[in-house]
Amino acid sequence: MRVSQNGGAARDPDAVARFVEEFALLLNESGIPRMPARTLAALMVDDRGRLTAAQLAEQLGVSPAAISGAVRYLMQVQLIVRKREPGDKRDHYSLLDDPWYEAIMSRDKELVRWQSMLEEGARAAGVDTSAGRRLSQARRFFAFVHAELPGLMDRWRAQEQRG
Amino acid sequence: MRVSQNGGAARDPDAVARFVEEFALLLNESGIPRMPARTLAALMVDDRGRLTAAQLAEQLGVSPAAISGAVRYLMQVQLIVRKREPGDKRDHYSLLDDPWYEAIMSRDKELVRWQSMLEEGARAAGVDTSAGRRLSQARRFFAFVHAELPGLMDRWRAQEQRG
DNA sequence: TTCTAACTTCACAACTTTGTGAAACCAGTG
DNA sequence: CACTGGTTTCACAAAGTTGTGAAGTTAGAA
Repeated sequence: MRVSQNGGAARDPDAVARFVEEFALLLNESGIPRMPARTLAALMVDDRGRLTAAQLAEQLGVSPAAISGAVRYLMQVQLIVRKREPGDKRDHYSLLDDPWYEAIMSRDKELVRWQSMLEEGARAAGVDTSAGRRLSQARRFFAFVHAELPGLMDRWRAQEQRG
Repeated sequence: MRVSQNGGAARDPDAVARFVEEFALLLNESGIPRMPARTLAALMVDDRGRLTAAQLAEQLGVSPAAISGAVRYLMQVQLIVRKREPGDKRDHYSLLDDPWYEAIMSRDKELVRWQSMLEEGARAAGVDTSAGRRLSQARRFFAFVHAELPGLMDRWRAQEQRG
């Protein structure tokens, strides 16, 4: 009976289930709705990073309907994909190949919306006002981050290849 | 009557109010609760970046109780500060000097929590498992971003001084 | 000290989100 | 085509969030 000395290769199901719920809370705090967050966390702890809807429902202890809504959201924000093998009746939901890269890029696309809204806000407040200048600076900040992202990801990749 | 040709210094109150609500929705999508998001947006469009609780309540059309809860949250996550002048009965709530810098740093502190949780998750899944390795990589990713932040902020500052 | 402006806390109604079970739909198999 | 496994949609109850009004607390001024 493997109790808690999980220093090796063995998976500790209780600890894993706990991690899923706790990590899902973090994801939820970042704006991902509850069920999608739990679903994403469940995929992350799966060895192949892919599960069927029925497996997700079983592992998370929820109904198939809840999974249906969750995966719809995660596909919409491009954090997972749906696949089906020929001859198989079941959908498989998978993490992307480089999930964090995709998550960052997906969030970056979202920040384009922020930028245009900040531009509108600056105009509304008056471009020569202090508030207008503050909003313009915020816009420039996000544009700056946007420009820095490719380099950042390149450096990340280089580091991972090296280590 | 200034209608909509807001190309100059003049503030368009209707457009500003609209911006506040729309920008607050974006902030809310990022995980900031509704009322704190609206409150932060209201501070951002104020010329001095500071307002009293009563002013916030008036501008957002809500009760003082709602402002009380909102500013408590924003102070807790270190997005605003409370100040009071000697002899004044009123609290003033202010944006920080460099709000986006502070927001990023505040979020970075939060990501330390993510890192330790991912480490636990990797251990729970088994360090030699595919899932364990995926979670470890995620942890390394956040550590990498953490290490890159000072450089990023330096470059941002340099760009703003230059231009 | 009294007065009261300014803000906070509390109980709770209203609204939103969440996830269910049942029904409906889709698609693979024989 | 019929059958049914697998998933989605829908109506809705339950749980959670939000913001209010009233009461309570704090602190500045006289």
